[in-house]
Amino acid sequence: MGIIRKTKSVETLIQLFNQGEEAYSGVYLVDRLRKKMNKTTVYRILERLEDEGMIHSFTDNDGLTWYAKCNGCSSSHHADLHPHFKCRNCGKTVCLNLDIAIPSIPNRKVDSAEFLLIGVCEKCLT
Amino acid sequence: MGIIRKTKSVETLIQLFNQGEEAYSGVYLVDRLRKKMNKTTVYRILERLEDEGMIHSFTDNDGLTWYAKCNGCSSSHHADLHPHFKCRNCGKTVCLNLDIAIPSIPNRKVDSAEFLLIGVCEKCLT
DNA sequence: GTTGTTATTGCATCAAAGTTGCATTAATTT
DNA sequence: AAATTAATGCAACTTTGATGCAATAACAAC
Repeated sequence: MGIIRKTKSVETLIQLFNQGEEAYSGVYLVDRLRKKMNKTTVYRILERLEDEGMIHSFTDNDGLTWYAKCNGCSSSHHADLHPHFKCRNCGKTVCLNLDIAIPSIPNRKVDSAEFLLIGVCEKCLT
Repeated sequence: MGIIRKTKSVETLIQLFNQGEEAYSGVYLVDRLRKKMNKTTVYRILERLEDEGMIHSFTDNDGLTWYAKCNGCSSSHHADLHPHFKCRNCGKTVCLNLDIAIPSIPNRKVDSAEFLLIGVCEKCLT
């Protein structure tokens, strides 16, 4: 599961994620890498990178899965509690470097949370 | 769009939602009402009820769409900022009556947010 | 460097959630 | 009661993502 061979496809994806805090949807990656690799390969590499703890994934308000580079999470600790911001104009989605206070709820155990903010990004505002 | 005829199917769904603060996934509703109406009908009624402001929808961490009765939102004001709680054991999902502080982010306009807490519910804890 | 092992890939096929077009049915209006 | 038109059912489709399997390519051992 955790064993990763450094194939060209893997390198390509890792490089992509190393270029910033931007998140990419599975659909976007499959399309962008269409000429370089099969869509099955894209999804499988994403799965492996997530298992490794190199990236994390989350779901947006349309039900699509997004992937971004983790900032300090490992294979054991994947509870990324930072929020994500999605621009409803251009679709660009990023990780936000913010701490969220997880409300404690009586009689329930909270393990993780997904917090997606939707709005308009800097570029689309002007 | 907003015009709703009180058909039997519509009544059935409204009754269901009036029974508490519980949320239901589209999939669940389609299956539960399988013998009473077509799946297309279920989805279309949900859409209309949401347009009306009678229910609201959100997306869970699996990409599924959930529906629940609004507590004070109308067709004009649909920004439900309350969080939702999903039990990862039994799947039961509810609206939480909590105010979330939406973090303000420099240079970005935030319109809405989805906040999903995942954990174990009261019943499954014991 | 060559060989052997096995992870990785591509391809075809499938699955689930949800949507669309269209003819039929049934609320509501007059 | 008739006319209007919203709502429904059905079939087919779209999209995202998963799976089985044979072929390929990393990497380890020699």
